[in-house]
Amino acid sequence: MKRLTGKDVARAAGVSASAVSRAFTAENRLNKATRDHILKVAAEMGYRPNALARSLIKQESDLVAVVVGNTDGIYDKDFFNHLSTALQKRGKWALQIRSEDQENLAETLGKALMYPVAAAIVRAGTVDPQAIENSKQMNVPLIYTGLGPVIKGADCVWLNYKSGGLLGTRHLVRRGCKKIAYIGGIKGFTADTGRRDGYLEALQEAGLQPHSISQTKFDFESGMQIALNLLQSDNPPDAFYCVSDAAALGALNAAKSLLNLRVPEDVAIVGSDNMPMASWPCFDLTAATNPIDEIVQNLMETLEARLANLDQQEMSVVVEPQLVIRGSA
Amino acid sequence: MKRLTGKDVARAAGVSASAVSRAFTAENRLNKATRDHILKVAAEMGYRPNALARSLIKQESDLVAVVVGNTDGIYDKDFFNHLSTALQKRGKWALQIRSEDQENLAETLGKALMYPVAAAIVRAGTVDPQAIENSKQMNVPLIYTGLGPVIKGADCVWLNYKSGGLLGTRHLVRRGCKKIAYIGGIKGFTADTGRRDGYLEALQEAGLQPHSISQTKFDFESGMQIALNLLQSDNPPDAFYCVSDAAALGALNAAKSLLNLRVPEDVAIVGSDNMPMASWPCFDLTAATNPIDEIVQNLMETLEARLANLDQQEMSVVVEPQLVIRGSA
DNA sequence: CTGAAAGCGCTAACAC
DNA sequence: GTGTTAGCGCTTTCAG
Repeated sequence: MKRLTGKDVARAAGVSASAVSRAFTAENRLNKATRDHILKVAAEMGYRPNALARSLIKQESDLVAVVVGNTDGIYDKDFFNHLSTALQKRGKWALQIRSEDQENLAETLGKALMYPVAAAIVRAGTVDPQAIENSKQMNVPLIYTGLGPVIKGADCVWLNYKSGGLLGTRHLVRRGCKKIAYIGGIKGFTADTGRRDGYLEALQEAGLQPHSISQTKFDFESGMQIALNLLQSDNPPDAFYCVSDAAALGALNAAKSLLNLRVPEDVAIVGSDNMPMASWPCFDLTAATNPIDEIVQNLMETLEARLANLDQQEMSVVVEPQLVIRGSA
Repeated sequence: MKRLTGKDVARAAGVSASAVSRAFTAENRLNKATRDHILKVAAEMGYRPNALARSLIKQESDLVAVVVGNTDGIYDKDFFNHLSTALQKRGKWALQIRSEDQENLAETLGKALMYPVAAAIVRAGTVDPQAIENSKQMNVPLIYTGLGPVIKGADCVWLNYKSGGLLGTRHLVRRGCKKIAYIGGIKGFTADTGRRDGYLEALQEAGLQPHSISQTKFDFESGMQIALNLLQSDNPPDAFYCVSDAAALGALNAAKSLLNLRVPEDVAIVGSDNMPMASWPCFDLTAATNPIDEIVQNLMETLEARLANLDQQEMSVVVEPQLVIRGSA
């Protein structure tokens, strides 16, 4: 059994195929009576034009590839939800593309580009030159998010990570913390590099030495484990600046629930992202924001600007984090 | 500037368009040398067949619509991530379709069905007859999840919600709780109705009366607010059975962080879902599972069975929750 | 083993 | 204002 076609509707309505087509495309003028009649018949039969066939002839598409690198993160999940919703509000449909490991991203994107997407929005920790090459060959604009400040061959909307590191660490310094540990993310990821730079610069301003620099997968478990080890060591830190809210919540759990320490008295904790969860009473986490709404809004504007003019130069938008002070530091 | 076509590759490789097509479709036999040559040229040019055009002629599609009702829930976000990943592993691509309010679901789905999807997987709190009608007209199989036991005109994979309510409430009874409050979800949603039925039955078994029955949006904030009100009332409950982990965590926050009560000594709390977060030390939540892996696995099997035989009767798979006992009850 | 030709469902240019 | 025709990029008979 096959899908209903415009021809079927034309036959049922006693008109030509083009009349049916015209009834479903706003611009083409058609006698109101005929249009109404066609739409009525079509509705009865449950007909809708095939978007693929339309896309084929119009040489344009309402699909936008949304490429997801590593989404174990709680923040990422939230982010993609907002992004998909925003796209749909603008008449675009999100085609989800996942790549478990960063390495396969280009390959996976390549496969997905068999579908004629208007653009691809990529959230990843690092830039993949092969992915950019692929998308260029397919003539599909690529928009990175979470990376910056400038990407050769792609647009980007990025968070000023360094500024987040500065804001968070300066706040800890102002509180009087002397032994501030950095709980970082995956090596090489811009989110990690940038925040660490900010952390180091803030320490330098204050004439302090880094207490320690650790690596996580931006997640809760490794944040908790690292904090646990550090707090039980001979020389425990008096504060943590964390590369993500998830890692910060892990550290908070290690301190409060596992070691019965007081936060912020015994150890102060600052996160990065300011997810909704950060404001839960049991956490009450001080954090530098990574504002989803603002980033998604900028992504939509970048997307529209890019689709309006495919040939203009790379665009780059920077979003500035702000420090939200709560009870944890 | 337009997308590269098979014809372009044919010209560059000195062969016909059909040869190029054959090189990219496994079944068709082609001289190995010719195939290799064509694939080499195509790779150099960055050509990939247009999936839309292919879909048009083959009358089949690798797209699966993933319909998202209300996804503010932390659980739902996790669920959709797993679902998209599972689809992609099976060579399908998830086309995300969002509907803010339950009412517009049918309309939104209708629009999305302009794309020729192989099937649509819908996660919603209630069944929408109009959506089922739409998908039937478009000849697209519909698979519901989170709803059951049987849906006329659609397949479903559902959780035995009632069993979760029974398990959780019986556990509270066994602990010796006498004033067990039910923190429920949105009225009319199967997840709420089923769990409440289980809650009521377990109380009846024990000869207890319900302490109170409240309604949330399955979320943290309303769970917290309701628990706060109940615990500060003249007749506070000694236990909460909650319709979701999110609501349970809200209740836990109200009890521990806002009111300084001891959990489980002063008030015991049981959740439903057993999200990863439930095992965080600060929560240590006892909960009936809503196992994402198992549900997604069953969805994939149902999808494959349905695609293999479009005409067979409605299928229904039930997943049984299990009680995971931790410190909160 | 390969090329020419027809056609998937739709829209746009061209007739009338 | 409406129908006829050509063609989007691809796959698949059908010839050769």
